[in-house]
Amino acid sequence: MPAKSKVAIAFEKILEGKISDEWFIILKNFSVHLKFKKGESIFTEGDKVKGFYFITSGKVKVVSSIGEDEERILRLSHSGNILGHRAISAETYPVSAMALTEVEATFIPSEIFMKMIRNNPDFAVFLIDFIAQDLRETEERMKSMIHNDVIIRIALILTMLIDSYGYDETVKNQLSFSLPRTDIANMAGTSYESVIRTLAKLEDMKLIRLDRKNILILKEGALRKLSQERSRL
Amino acid sequence: MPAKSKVAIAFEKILEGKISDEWFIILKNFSVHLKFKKGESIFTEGDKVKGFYFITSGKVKVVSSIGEDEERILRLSHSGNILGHRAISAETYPVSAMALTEVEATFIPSEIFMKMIRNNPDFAVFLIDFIAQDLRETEERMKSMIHNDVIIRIALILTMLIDSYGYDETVKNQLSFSLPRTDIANMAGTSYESVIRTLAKLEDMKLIRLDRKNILILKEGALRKLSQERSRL
DNA sequence: CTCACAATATGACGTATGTCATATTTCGTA
DNA sequence: TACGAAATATGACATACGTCATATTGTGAG
Repeated sequence: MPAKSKVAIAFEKILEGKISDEWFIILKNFSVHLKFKKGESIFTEGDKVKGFYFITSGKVKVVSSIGEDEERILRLSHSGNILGHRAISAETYPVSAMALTEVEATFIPSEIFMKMIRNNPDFAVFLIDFIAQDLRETEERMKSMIHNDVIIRIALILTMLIDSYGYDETVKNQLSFSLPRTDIANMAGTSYESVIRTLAKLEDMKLIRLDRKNILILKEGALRKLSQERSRL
Repeated sequence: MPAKSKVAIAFEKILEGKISDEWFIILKNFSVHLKFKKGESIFTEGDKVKGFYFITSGKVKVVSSIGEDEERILRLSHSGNILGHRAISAETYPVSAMALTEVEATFIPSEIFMKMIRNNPDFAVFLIDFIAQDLRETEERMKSMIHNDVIIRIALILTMLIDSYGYDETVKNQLSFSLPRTDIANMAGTSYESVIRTLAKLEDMKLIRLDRKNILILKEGALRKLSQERSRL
């Protein structure tokens, strides 16, 4: 599901058919529209949970911090996604969310969000679905990360970038957001240098092309196939 | 949370306070109590989703198959857990569940389960919570698997075995269920031989003791500490 | 009790890849 | 346009660990 890129989608769109008319009015009164600048923190691990966010535009990374200025990227989010759902009925956020681009989001306070679940069965099911899919994707990634060589893991991260953020609107084949090499390394569980070398190898294989920081996907099919292969064990 | 071992817990216990009295009666009529023998399949990847299971006794592994008689162990489940929730609103189960010991479970058909969610807000919230925790644990494991050396990963698997299945009732310090070395290897994303060597190393370090197939945990605290360490990157 | 088969264990060896050191290029800001 | 910082790139080297080969021990069926 390629993401919308520039145009913000209304969070009402996300909830269409999932909550009652009455609840749309309640949300109008209790939700807040927020903007975050690139690099800005949306919420931080350990912060008291105040509410939940519907991303309506932009790209977000969800990270878990490990010691001084070190982090593990857990997943990427984008318009249409919910943020903060892992923290449901927790005191504090277990992870942090950071804006990779300018981000727009609709904030809903916890109490309202919980009432919304309780009073809108369709929304409850939607949320269960959303988290369950999240879980399936995480398990899928874990499987690959645990048992495969670096090139396959990086191929998987690239396909995740395609799926999460899609292609650039103007430059053909170019990822709309080329994650920095350090972040790719982080997600693929490998070193920075290995990412450099492996991207170069993928370029040799004509699957991708590197243009400065930008990554062009030349053969998406072959890349996906590679990402599904199994190298070890 | 060490698991109950022999005594089956009533699934009513799990749902206490989460569904209405009326619904307890409905469930009495529509749920089925099932028994599975050790090694038996509870459901298989690709099977049409017929319903959901509450484990009331025994130990279960959830796996994803990859080609002929090869599998990846995704997680371990035990009494009090729900099985099949990843498949919510899916056509087929995305994973398989297998009994590691004799297992008792209460089966609830999909339609009933979905209605139960819609009609019991407390149950919906409970389920969202359950899946969200599942997700947090999976992410936690992924973090460790991706970035740490084998000994740390195996230490983590051992602590997961303590947490999921607890200690033996009769033999002090002995895991109530010592996963075969092949399964440990699978979960830790390493080779069988590395597991053997690493367990031997942990024995040298006096953290565990090996008695045939059985694993005794000598220093749980030190083991947990090791499992939290960070070796690479 | 014994025999066969499965599970556990150990050694030798090659390689993928992590680490360190150092260039080179790119990019934002003045 | 230039300059410094940040990002990207490349080489040399060390090592954790995967693979293969073989030995040893444990276990359940008859």
